[in-house]
Amino acid sequence: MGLSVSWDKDQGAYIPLRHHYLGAPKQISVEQVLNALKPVLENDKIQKVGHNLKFDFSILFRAGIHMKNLFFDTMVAFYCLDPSRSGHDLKDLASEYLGRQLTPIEELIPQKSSRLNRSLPMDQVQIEKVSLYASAEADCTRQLIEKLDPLLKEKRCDSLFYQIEMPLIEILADMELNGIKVDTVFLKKLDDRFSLEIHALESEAYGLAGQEFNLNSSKQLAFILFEKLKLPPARKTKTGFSTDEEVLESLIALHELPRILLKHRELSKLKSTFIDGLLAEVDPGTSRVHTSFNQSGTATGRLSSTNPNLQNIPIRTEQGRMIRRAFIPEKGFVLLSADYSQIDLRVLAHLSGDPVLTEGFNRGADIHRATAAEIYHVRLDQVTDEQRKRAKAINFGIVYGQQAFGLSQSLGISMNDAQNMIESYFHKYAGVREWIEKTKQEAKLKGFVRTLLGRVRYVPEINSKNGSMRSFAERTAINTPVQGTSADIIKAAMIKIYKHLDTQSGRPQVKMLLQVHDDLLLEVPEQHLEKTATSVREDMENAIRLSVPLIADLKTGANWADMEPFKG
DNA sequence: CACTAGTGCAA
DNA sequence: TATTGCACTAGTG
Repeated sequence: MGLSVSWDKDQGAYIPLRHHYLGAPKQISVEQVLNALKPVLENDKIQKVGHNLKFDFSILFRAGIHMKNLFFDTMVAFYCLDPSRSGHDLKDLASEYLGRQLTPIEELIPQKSSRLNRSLPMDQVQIEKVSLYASAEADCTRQLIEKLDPLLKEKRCDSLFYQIEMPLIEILADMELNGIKVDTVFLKKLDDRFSLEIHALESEAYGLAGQEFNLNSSKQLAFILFEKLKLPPARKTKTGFSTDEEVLESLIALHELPRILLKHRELSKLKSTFIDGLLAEVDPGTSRVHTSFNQSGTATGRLSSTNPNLQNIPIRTEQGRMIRRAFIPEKGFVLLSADYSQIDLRVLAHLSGDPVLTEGFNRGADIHRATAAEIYHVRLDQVTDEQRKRAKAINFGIVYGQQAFGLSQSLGISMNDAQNMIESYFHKYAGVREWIEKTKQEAKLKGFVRTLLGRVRYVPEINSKNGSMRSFAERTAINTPVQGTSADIIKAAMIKIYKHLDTQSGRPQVKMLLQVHDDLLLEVPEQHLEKTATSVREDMENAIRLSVPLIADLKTGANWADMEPFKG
């Protein structure tokens, strides 16, 4: 993601900002490029020399602009045409369309692409190469415009592309540039604490095993557990016996070692991935981490996040929450999180039109409790915690196409009980079952499914003779419209929110930091909290009109773990 | 160094 | 035999 500056030395400069490429394909003057760049560059290190623009590319990097992803916007266009193709495929596709090979920017610059934003300054040779690349990119993009626009219209993906994905590019670029502040001192202390405990657990494990071994090796661990200690193996993987969490849990009653291993697994995961991994990505100058959002990386329309992935920061266990606690606002700011309440189920209610589910949301019910009441035939106030828990598991499972076996596993109940629960569910929510059947049929007929805003996902395997492939395709055919529509909705919300942020000298004072699928994280000046929260809520709840209300839960706090509901 | 497998974190 | 992701470590060639 990012902004890119492009020009052509013969025809003059055109297309200064990526998100203008396809939206407004036209040539513009060098002066217009200069003007467009001013708010970004804040200085005059860019000159017009003859018909060329001349500037030191390192100032772009100093301004925090990442040069990545060739043909970014055309990739997004290809993505709208078929999101199941990976980014690499999209590059090849672009080459096909233009009938020649494209050179990835990574080959022009000797640093690793993921470290591009730290490679400053570039030398003169590199600048020349990047300049050449930028010209070529702009030219190829212009040629692709004519080919892609009619395809988008033909598939009725043009409004998704022009109204949602293109406006989103600038927002994601902004979020990447903002980054999020990390309390590195806190994180390092945590690192020391975890290291000590991990070491102690290792010693303990060696004692119980009667020898030293690599606790991180599932192969060595399987040998210790199932051959040396003769514990009963529960499951096999392709290469040997499984030692995953579920298996270890089942062995706790038989031996002391598994409990130690589980504790060790949790801590070493937290240390290696989330503490060490995160610290390695922090900008030492600002203490902020800048993730990359991939806008064309998922089959459903969701975003993904890399280097580091900030969409999977722990929250469930207390020690995991310690990691989240390290994410803090800048001095004078607070964090504001705004997450959609049960958006997938609301989307399911809307798509299926099921009257019971719809009614539940319309009267503002606790939907898991309501589901429990429906399937257990009890009054709302008679629902037990256990019943609510199971209803919640069903509600989630339905969206993924879960069947009796899976439900029985996740709840630890018999296949029979699970089957009965599912039957009761579909009995009460008959509209959901009908929608599932209708959606599968349509997918078999057309070979694809769509989200509410028209995003397409092809599911060719749905007519496969291979039963497990077909079942998998059926589950994606059900899951994609739900997950994908939720993604459409939050993208629409981000665009509304961003548009309403007050700006000062071109940049919003309120900073959008992260999107985690149904959750937005913003950094807000303390004195603007009230009005920002109000407008964020407004924009999220009115992002798209469904047959059920959309509800956003707002929370604020001085770190990402300890947040209090926003009153108002 | 590139790749796979196993594992586990999130929505 | 529940979807969508990314990344870590071990192990292989």
